[in-house]
Amino acid sequence: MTTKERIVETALELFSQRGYDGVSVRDIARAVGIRESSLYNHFENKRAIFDGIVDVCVRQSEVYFRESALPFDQGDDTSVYRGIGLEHLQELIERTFRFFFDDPWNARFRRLLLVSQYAEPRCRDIYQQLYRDKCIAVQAYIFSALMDAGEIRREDPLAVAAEFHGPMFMWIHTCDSFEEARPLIREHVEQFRKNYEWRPTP
Amino acid sequence: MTTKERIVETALELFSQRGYDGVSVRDIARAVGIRESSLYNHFENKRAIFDGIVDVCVRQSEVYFRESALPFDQGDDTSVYRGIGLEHLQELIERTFRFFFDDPWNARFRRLLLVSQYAEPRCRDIYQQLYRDKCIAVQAYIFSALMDAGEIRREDPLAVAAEFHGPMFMWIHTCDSFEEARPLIREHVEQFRKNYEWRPTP
DNA sequence: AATAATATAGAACAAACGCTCGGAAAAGTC
DNA sequence: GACTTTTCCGAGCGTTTGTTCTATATTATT
Repeated sequence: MTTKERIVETALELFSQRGYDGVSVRDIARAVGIRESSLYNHFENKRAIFDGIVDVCVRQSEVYFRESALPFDQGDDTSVYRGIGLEHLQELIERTFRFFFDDPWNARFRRLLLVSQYAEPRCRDIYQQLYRDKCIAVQAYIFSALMDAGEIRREDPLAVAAEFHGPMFMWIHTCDSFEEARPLIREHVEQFRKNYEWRPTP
Repeated sequence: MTTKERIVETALELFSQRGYDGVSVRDIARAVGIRESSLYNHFENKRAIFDGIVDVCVRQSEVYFRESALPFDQGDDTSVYRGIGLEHLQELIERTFRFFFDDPWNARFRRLLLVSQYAEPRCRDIYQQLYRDKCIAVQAYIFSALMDAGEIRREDPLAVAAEFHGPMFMWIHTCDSFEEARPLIREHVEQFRKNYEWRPTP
């Protein structure tokens, strides 16, 4: 790993805990194991380190959404999820949730955006897109497929996705560990299943 | 309004935007309209200002929960909400939501806790209690009453409350104005009503 | 092996930081 | 009106901040 990469990784860890102003250039240098003057060989100034972190993480999240989540922006073809059933939802959600919660880069980046969002408009934008809009869009896509498959009752997919993602959002933001969140997520998926699974009209 | 109160109010505004380390004592003094040395007649040091804000706001929120919300910790008597029906939920929720969103003290305090939660364990605790646990407890109380009244189907009230509060939590944290959030809240309450309102077994 | 390019360290800078102090002004008490 | 208490201000304290500079190491290229 190059020094520049180590700086980014270390600074992300620090910024995500104490915020931009709570971390000094000397703090970062000490944590990396070099002197602060050496930092300036890799970044123009402190601000550039912060911006560099955001750039890297945004790029990573784009890769995630393109590869691991869905091609939900490639038209309305829901065939990717044709074989999906409600019984797969629990596992699918737990995997996604684990990524957002436990992946070291993503968990730190989420905290970074969270604590920076009111000081930095760009962070607010990314935060809203990444942890609300994109998540809801992906889930709306899945629910659309589930509706087509007759697994859940037909409703506005975006509204259903918002109902689903709301509690997820809350547990992601207020639980201290994945273990604490897991049973709550399970209960949520269970409630959701009861509420939306298709039943023949009486 | 005393100078001390003006300091607290001003510092809350600043801290909630830029965080503890992002605001200097001189910033606060300038915004209040006095010199920084005069600040030290009212507070021992910068940390005491921050702690003073938290104390004041915690006290205010306790008053709110005791007076405006519910005596939900006074036993299991749900008679306060005996007359409530599902048709009142929309209005009740919108009023509560508006308080959390628009009340200048509460909105700023929420941001303050949010941006400070990873640097200050106390803020993390208060944040979890205030915007998750207490809200869910209050709502569980209301839903308990609605179940007793046969308005919604019987389920674990805490689980139902979590389902209800999740989307609220999300919109509170990611919407930029009450006007932006209002239609989303309405849709949420509508979905919730469809999902939980009592129907005679076929 | 010589040369060029890059990374590092140490010293130093001005500016901003939290904070203290002594004296002037204001407010409250008798 | 004299006295005490509180509040304010300006100057200044030592420290930390972000950043620059120069000399020395390390690495890459020829």
